[in-house]
Amino acid sequence: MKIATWNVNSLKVRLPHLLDWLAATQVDVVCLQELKCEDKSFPLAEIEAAGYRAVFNGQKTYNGVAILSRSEITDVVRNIPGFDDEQRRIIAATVNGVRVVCGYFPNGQAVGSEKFEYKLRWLTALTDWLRAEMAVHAKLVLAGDYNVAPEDRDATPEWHDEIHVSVPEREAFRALLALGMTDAFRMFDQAEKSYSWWDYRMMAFRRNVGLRIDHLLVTDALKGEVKSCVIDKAPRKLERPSDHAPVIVELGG
DNA sequence: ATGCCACGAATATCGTGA
Repeated sequence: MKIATWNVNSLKVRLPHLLDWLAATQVDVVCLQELKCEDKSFPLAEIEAAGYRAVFNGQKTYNGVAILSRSEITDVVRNIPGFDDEQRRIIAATVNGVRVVCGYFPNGQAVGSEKFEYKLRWLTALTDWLRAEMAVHAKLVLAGDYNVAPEDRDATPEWHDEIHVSVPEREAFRALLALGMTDAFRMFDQAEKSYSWWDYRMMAFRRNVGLRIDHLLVTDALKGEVKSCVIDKAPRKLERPSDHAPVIVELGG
Protein backbone atom coordinates (compact mmCIF):
# COMPACT_ATOMS: atom_id res chain seq x y z
CA MET A 1 0.00 0.00 0.00
CA LYS A 2 1.32 3.42 -0.98
CA ILE A 3 0.34 6.43 1.14
CA ALA A 4 1.21 9.94 0.00
CA THR A 5 0.99 13.47 1.34
CA TRP A 6 0.75 16.55 -0.85
CA ASN A 7 0.09 20.19 -0.12
CA VAL A 8 -1.61 21.18 -3.38
CA ASN A 9 -2.04 24.91 -2.61
CA SER A 10 -5.57 25.15 -4.04
CA LEU A 11 -7.31 21.96 -5.08
CA LYS A 12 -9.27 23.82 -7.74
CA VAL A 13 -6.13 25.06 -9.50
CA ARG A 14 -4.18 21.83 -9.02
CA LEU A 15 -6.93 19.32 -9.88
CA PRO A 16 -5.52 18.51 -13.34
CA HIS A 17 -2.08 17.92 -11.78
CA LEU A 18 -3.59 15.74 -9.09
CA LEU A 19 -5.61 13.59 -11.50
CA ASP A 20 -2.60 13.09 -13.78
CA TRP A 21 -0.43 12.24 -10.80
CA LEU A 22 -2.92 9.72 -9.39
CA ALA A 23 -3.07 7.99 -12.76
CA ALA A 24 0.72 7.93 -13.02
CA THR A 25 1.58 6.83 -9.47
CA GLN A 26 -1.42 4.65 -8.58
CA VAL A 27 -1.01 5.50 -4.91
CA ASP A 28 -3.62 3.92 -2.66
CA VAL A 29 -4.10 6.81 -0.25
CA VAL A 30 -3.35 10.53 -0.62
CA CYS A 31 -3.51 13.11 2.13
CA LEU A 32 -4.06 16.59 0.69
CA GLN A 33 -3.54 19.94 2.36
CA GLU A 34 -4.38 23.54 1.55
CA LEU A 35 -7.49 22.71 -0.44
CA LYS A 36 -8.64 26.34 -0.15
CA CYS A 37 -12.17 25.32 -0.98
CA GLU A 38 -15.41 24.78 0.87
CA ASP A 39 -16.84 21.27 1.13
CA LYS A 40 -19.66 22.17 -1.27
CA SER A 41 -17.04 22.98 -3.94
CA PHE A 42 -14.97 19.81 -3.43
CA PRO A 43 -14.45 18.14 -6.86
CA LEU A 44 -15.80 14.80 -5.69
CA ALA A 45 -17.12 13.64 -9.09
CA GLU A 46 -13.74 14.07 -10.80
CA ILE A 47 -11.93 12.28 -7.99
CA GLU A 48 -14.42 9.41 -7.93
CA ALA A 49 -14.13 9.10 -11.70
CA ALA A 50 -10.39 8.60 -11.15
CA GLY A 51 -11.17 5.64 -8.87
CA TYR A 52 -10.87 7.26 -5.47
CA ARG A 53 -13.20 7.85 -2.57
CA ALA A 54 -12.69 11.03 -0.59
CA VAL A 55 -13.39 12.56 2.79
CA PHE A 56 -12.62 16.21 3.39
CA ASN A 57 -12.66 19.06 5.85
CA GLY A 58 -12.59 22.34 3.97
CA GLN A 59 -13.20 26.03 4.39
CA LYS A 60 -13.21 29.14 2.25
CA THR A 61 -9.86 30.62 1.09
CA TYR A 62 -7.55 28.98 3.62
CA ASN A 63 -6.48 25.61 4.96
CA GLY A 64 -8.59 22.53 4.19
CA VAL A 65 -7.54 18.87 4.21
CA ALA A 66 -8.70 15.66 2.54
CA ILE A 67 -7.99 11.95 2.43
CA LEU A 68 -8.40 10.15 -0.90
CA SER A 69 -8.40 6.37 -1.01
CA ARG A 70 -8.94 3.58 -3.51
CA SER A 71 -10.55 1.44 -0.79
CA GLU A 72 -13.10 1.98 1.94
CA ILE A 73 -12.68 4.89 4.35
CA THR A 74 -14.15 4.59 7.85
CA ASP A 75 -14.21 6.30 11.26
CA VAL A 76 -13.65 9.84 10.01
CA VAL A 77 -12.63 12.51 12.51
CA ARG A 78 -12.45 16.20 11.59
CA ASN A 79 -10.28 18.59 13.63
CA ILE A 80 -8.52 17.82 16.90
CA PRO A 81 -11.18 16.69 19.39
CA GLY A 82 -11.48 19.13 22.28
CA PHE A 83 -9.32 21.79 20.60
CA ASP A 84 -11.50 24.74 19.69
CA ASP A 85 -10.32 25.89 16.28
CA GLU A 86 -11.99 27.63 13.34
CA GLN A 87 -9.19 26.52 11.02
CA ARG A 88 -9.70 23.27 9.14
CA ARG A 89 -6.37 21.52 9.53
CA ILE A 90 -7.02 17.90 10.47
CA ILE A 91 -8.86 14.93 9.04
CA ALA A 92 -8.32 11.35 10.19
CA ALA A 93 -9.74 8.06 8.94
CA THR A 94 -9.08 4.35 8.83
CA VAL A 95 -8.11 2.63 5.56
CA ASN A 96 -7.15 -1.05 5.28
CA GLY A 97 -6.58 -1.24 9.03
CA VAL A 98 -4.26 1.75 9.08
CA ARG A 99 -5.22 4.94 10.91
CA VAL A 100 -4.37 7.82 8.59
CA VAL A 101 -4.08 11.29 10.12
CA CYS A 102 -3.78 14.13 7.62
CA GLY A 103 -2.61 17.45 8.98
CA TYR A 104 -1.93 20.93 7.70
CA PHE A 105 0.17 22.31 10.54
CA PRO A 106 0.11 26.08 11.13
CA ASN A 107 2.79 28.07 9.34
CA GLY A 108 3.60 30.24 12.34
CA GLN A 109 4.64 33.30 10.31
CA ALA A 110 7.49 34.42 12.60
CA VAL A 111 8.99 33.22 15.85
CA GLY A 112 7.36 35.07 18.75
CA SER A 113 4.30 36.19 16.77
CA GLU A 114 0.73 35.42 17.76
CA LYS A 115 0.56 32.90 14.93
CA PHE A 116 3.69 31.23 16.28
CA GLU A 117 2.07 30.83 19.70
CA TYR A 118 -0.98 29.32 17.98
CA LYS A 119 1.31 26.92 16.13
CA LEU A 120 2.85 25.70 19.39
CA ARG A 121 -0.57 25.38 21.09
CA TRP A 122 -1.84 23.47 18.09
CA LEU A 123 1.17 21.13 18.15
CA THR A 124 0.62 20.41 21.85
CA ALA A 125 -3.05 19.63 21.25
CA LEU A 126 -2.15 17.39 18.31
CA THR A 127 0.41 15.49 20.36
CA ASP A 128 -2.00 14.94 23.25
CA TRP A 129 -4.73 13.72 20.92
CA LEU A 130 -2.37 11.43 19.00
CA ARG A 131 -1.22 9.79 22.23
CA ALA A 132 -4.81 8.67 22.76
CA GLU A 133 -5.34 7.86 19.09
CA MET A 134 -2.25 5.62 19.02
CA ALA A 135 -3.47 3.74 22.10
CA VAL A 136 -6.51 2.69 20.05
CA HIS A 137 -4.85 2.40 16.62
CA ALA A 138 -1.40 0.83 16.84
CA LYS A 139 -0.89 1.19 13.08
CA LEU A 140 -1.00 4.92 12.42
CA VAL A 141 0.50 7.28 9.85
CA LEU A 142 0.75 11.01 10.54
CA ALA A 143 0.96 12.59 7.10
CA GLY A 144 1.02 16.21 6.16
CA ASP A 145 2.59 19.59 5.80
CA TYR A 146 4.23 19.99 9.21
CA ASN A 147 5.75 23.40 8.44
CA VAL A 148 8.75 22.17 10.45
CA ALA A 149 12.15 21.18 9.07
CA PRO A 150 13.23 18.74 11.80
CA GLU A 151 17.02 18.93 11.41
CA ASP A 152 19.63 21.19 9.88
CA ARG A 153 19.99 18.84 6.91
CA ASP A 154 16.29 19.45 6.17
CA ALA A 155 16.81 23.16 5.53
CA THR A 156 18.79 24.85 2.79
CA PRO A 157 21.82 26.75 4.14
CA GLU A 158 20.30 29.86 2.52
CA TRP A 159 17.38 29.72 4.98
CA HIS A 160 17.97 32.44 7.56
CA ASP A 161 14.48 32.89 9.03
CA GLU A 162 13.91 31.08 12.29
CA ILE A 163 10.40 30.00 11.37
CA HIS A 164 10.22 26.28 10.46
CA VAL A 165 13.64 25.57 12.02
CA SER A 166 13.38 27.13 15.49
CA VAL A 167 14.14 25.22 18.69
CA PRO A 168 10.51 25.13 19.97
CA GLU A 169 9.21 23.85 16.64
CA ARG A 170 11.87 21.16 16.47
CA GLU A 171 11.18 20.19 20.07
CA ALA A 172 7.51 19.81 19.15
CA PHE A 173 8.48 17.57 16.23
CA ARG A 174 10.62 15.42 18.53
CA ALA A 175 7.70 15.19 20.96
CA LEU A 176 5.72 13.55 18.16
CA LEU A 177 8.58 11.09 17.56
CA ALA A 178 8.70 10.43 21.32
CA LEU A 179 5.12 9.13 21.17
CA GLY A 180 6.61 6.18 19.32
CA MET A 181 6.81 7.29 15.70
CA THR A 182 9.52 7.29 13.06
CA ASP A 183 10.17 9.64 10.14
CA ALA A 184 9.76 7.19 7.25
CA PHE A 185 11.95 9.31 4.97
CA ARG A 186 14.96 8.95 7.29
CA MET A 187 14.68 5.16 7.42
CA PHE A 188 16.51 5.16 4.07
CA ASP A 189 19.60 6.66 2.50
CA GLN A 190 18.54 9.89 0.82
CA ALA A 191 20.24 12.44 -1.37
CA GLU A 192 21.71 15.44 0.38
CA LYS A 193 19.55 18.54 0.17
CA SER A 194 16.31 16.58 -0.15
CA TYR A 195 13.47 19.07 0.18
CA SER A 196 9.69 18.99 -0.26
CA TRP A 197 8.95 22.72 -0.50
CA TRP A 198 10.56 25.52 -2.48
CA ASP A 199 9.52 29.18 -2.46
CA TYR A 200 7.94 30.28 -5.73
CA ARG A 201 10.30 33.26 -5.79
CA MET A 202 13.90 33.65 -6.76
CA MET A 203 14.01 30.48 -8.85
CA ALA A 204 14.23 28.55 -5.60
CA PHE A 205 13.22 25.23 -7.14
CA ARG A 206 15.75 25.46 -9.96
CA ARG A 207 18.45 26.32 -7.41
CA ASN A 208 17.14 23.68 -4.97
CA VAL A 209 16.79 26.23 -2.20
CA GLY A 210 14.10 24.61 -0.08
CA LEU A 211 12.95 22.91 3.09
CA ARG A 212 11.83 19.41 3.96
CA ILE A 213 8.61 20.16 5.81
CA ASP A 214 6.23 17.49 4.46
CA HIS A 215 6.49 14.29 6.44
CA LEU A 216 5.12 10.81 6.97
CA LEU A 217 5.59 9.54 10.51
CA VAL A 218 4.77 5.88 11.14
CA THR A 219 4.13 4.16 14.46
CA ASP A 220 6.34 1.33 15.69
CA ALA A 221 3.70 -1.24 14.69
CA LEU A 222 3.99 -0.05 11.06
CA LYS A 223 7.72 0.60 10.93
CA GLY A 224 8.57 -2.95 9.92
CA GLU A 225 6.28 -2.67 6.89
CA VAL A 226 7.93 0.41 5.42
CA LYS A 227 9.57 -0.49 2.09
CA SER A 228 10.48 2.95 0.74
CA CYS A 229 9.89 6.64 1.17
CA VAL A 230 10.51 9.16 -1.61
CA ILE A 231 9.84 12.77 -2.54
CA ASP A 232 8.33 12.95 -6.03
CA LYS A 233 9.64 16.16 -7.57
CA ALA A 234 7.97 15.55 -10.95
CA PRO A 235 4.80 17.59 -10.26
CA ARG A 236 6.92 20.53 -9.07
CA LYS A 237 8.47 20.73 -12.55
CA LEU A 238 5.15 21.22 -14.35
CA GLU A 239 3.62 24.52 -15.39
CA ARG A 240 1.73 26.21 -12.55
CA PRO A 241 2.91 23.83 -9.84
CA SER A 242 2.15 23.73 -6.16
CA ASP A 243 5.09 25.01 -4.13
CA HIS A 244 5.20 21.57 -2.44
CA ALA A 245 6.15 18.19 -3.87
CA PRO A 246 4.33 15.01 -2.81
CA VAL A 247 6.01 12.49 -0.51
CA ILE A 248 5.16 8.78 -0.83
CA VAL A 249 5.67 5.93 1.63
CA GLU A 250 5.28 2.33 0.54
CA LEU A 251 4.06 -0.23 3.06
CA GLY A 252 4.23 -3.97 2.47
CA GLY A 253 3.45 -7.16 4.34
C1' DA B 1 15.15 43.68 1.61
C1' DT B 2 12.99 40.99 -2.32
C1' DG B 3 11.30 39.08 -6.94
C1' DC B 4 5.72 33.99 -6.47
C1' DC B 5 1.17 32.40 -6.06
C1' DA B 6 -3.96 31.86 -4.68
C1' DC B 7 -7.88 34.08 -3.04
C1' DG B 8 -11.45 37.48 -2.09
C1' DA B 9 -13.26 41.97 -2.41
C1' DA B 10 -14.21 44.53 -6.12
C1' DT B 11 -14.10 45.37 -10.78
C1' DA B 12 -7.92 47.50 -10.84
C1' DT B 13 -5.37 46.58 -7.89
C1' DC B 14 -4.45 45.37 -3.16
C1' DG B 15 -4.31 43.02 1.49
C1' DT B 16 -3.63 38.55 3.57
C1' DG B 17 -1.42 34.28 4.10
C1' DA B 18 1.98 31.40 3.02
